[in-house]
Amino acid sequence: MAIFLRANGVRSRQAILDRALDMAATAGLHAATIGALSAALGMSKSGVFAHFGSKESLDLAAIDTAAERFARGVLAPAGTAPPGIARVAALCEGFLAFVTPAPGDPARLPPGHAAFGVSPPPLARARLAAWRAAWRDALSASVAEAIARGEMAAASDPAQAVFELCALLDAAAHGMRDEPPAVVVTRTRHAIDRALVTWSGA
Amino acid sequence: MAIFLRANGVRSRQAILDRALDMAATAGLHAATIGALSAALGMSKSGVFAHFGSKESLDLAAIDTAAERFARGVLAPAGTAPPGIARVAALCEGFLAFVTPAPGDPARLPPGHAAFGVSPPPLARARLAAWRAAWRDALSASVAEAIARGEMAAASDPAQAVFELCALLDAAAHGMRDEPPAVVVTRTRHAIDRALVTWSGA
DNA sequence: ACGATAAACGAACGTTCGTTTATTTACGAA
DNA sequence: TTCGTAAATAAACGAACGTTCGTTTATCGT
Repeated sequence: MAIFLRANGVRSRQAILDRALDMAATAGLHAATIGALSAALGMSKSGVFAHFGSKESLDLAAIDTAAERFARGVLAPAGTAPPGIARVAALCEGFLAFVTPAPGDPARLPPGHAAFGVSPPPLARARLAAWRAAWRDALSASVAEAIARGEMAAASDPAQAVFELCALLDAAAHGMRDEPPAVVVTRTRHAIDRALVTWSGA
Repeated sequence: MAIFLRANGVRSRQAILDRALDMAATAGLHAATIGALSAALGMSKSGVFAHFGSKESLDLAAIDTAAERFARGVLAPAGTAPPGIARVAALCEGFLAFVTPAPGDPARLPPGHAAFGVSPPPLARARLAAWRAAWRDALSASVAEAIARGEMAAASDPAQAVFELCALLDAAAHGMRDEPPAVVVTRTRHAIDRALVTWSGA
């Protein structure tokens, strides 16, 4: 006895998650209210609610959707770059492209950003922390590879490099709101380039 | 006919703002609810409310209080440091000390941090943005001084330096929640030192 | 001592939150 | 075509939000 899903249903669910991510990216996950979502989509509160069964479940689904998009849009493409410094740069460039909004669109935040989930329910908090850890691990692994290949100084501390890269990238994601994305991207690229050069030289 | 204020009143008001800043530092300004504040202080909602007249007014007062503490604890001391690179370093060290929580206490956020005010009402948003601009201006002025004194490369872009410093400091403020403050402070100092050395040398 | 008033209270207002229940619509399998 | 059920609905729930109101308490200047 299989479970039957109608095309209409999965389409609605995706539409809800799309909107939820839009709202979360600009005003935080807690702003993706069931009432606000239903109003934005022209459907009833209970109709939205029925797809997830609880607000926390909706939050988790939204986080997972964002994580999946990030994986498809950033992690997977960077995986095709040659290992080492090139892959570190690819990860950073992918992150920047991910958080750069299309002209006229609101800025997009990665899951795990400070403003994405603000004091979320416990399960959502855990999942966001897990995402952050995975993202840092991806960066850290690439940095370690670069060190192993001699492209970065052997004395470099991957955790230190990841801290600095994440700081710059998160600042870029948040800075897209006040300043033109092009300016933010340029500044971030400049900072990362300087860091990579320093690490490879010393 | 003067306006009479009783000692009890100003003490209560300060206690409310203290609590509000505690809550805002851990869960954002919107979590400093009038109901939560009244419960935490053992007084009635209307008692809390009467001190400010509106939630937005309370938010503004909390922001101003945080800004004032930051000015007293960071900006003023740094003003006594010799102008130039030393003052830039003093501002960064002051910021780090400001956001480093006392052992056992929750981490403290500067006003203007991404997680401090999340989608605040318009007036609060404006005041937070103004604070951020003033903080960057303070940093920028010190960087410009350092350049003028030849302690930083003449080709340096103050805006670029401020962007990188703010990125590191904001990451530090946010990182205090998950990692031991000592580790975060060490990493941040290391990153800032490297940046300052690079800027002074090239 | 007394009246003025700052400070706090208690109760209710309307709104929105997440959630539950019962009911209707409409698609997919038979 | 018919039937089961996914999908969406309307209506209502308790709780919490910010806010208003009238009242009480306790302090201060006169």
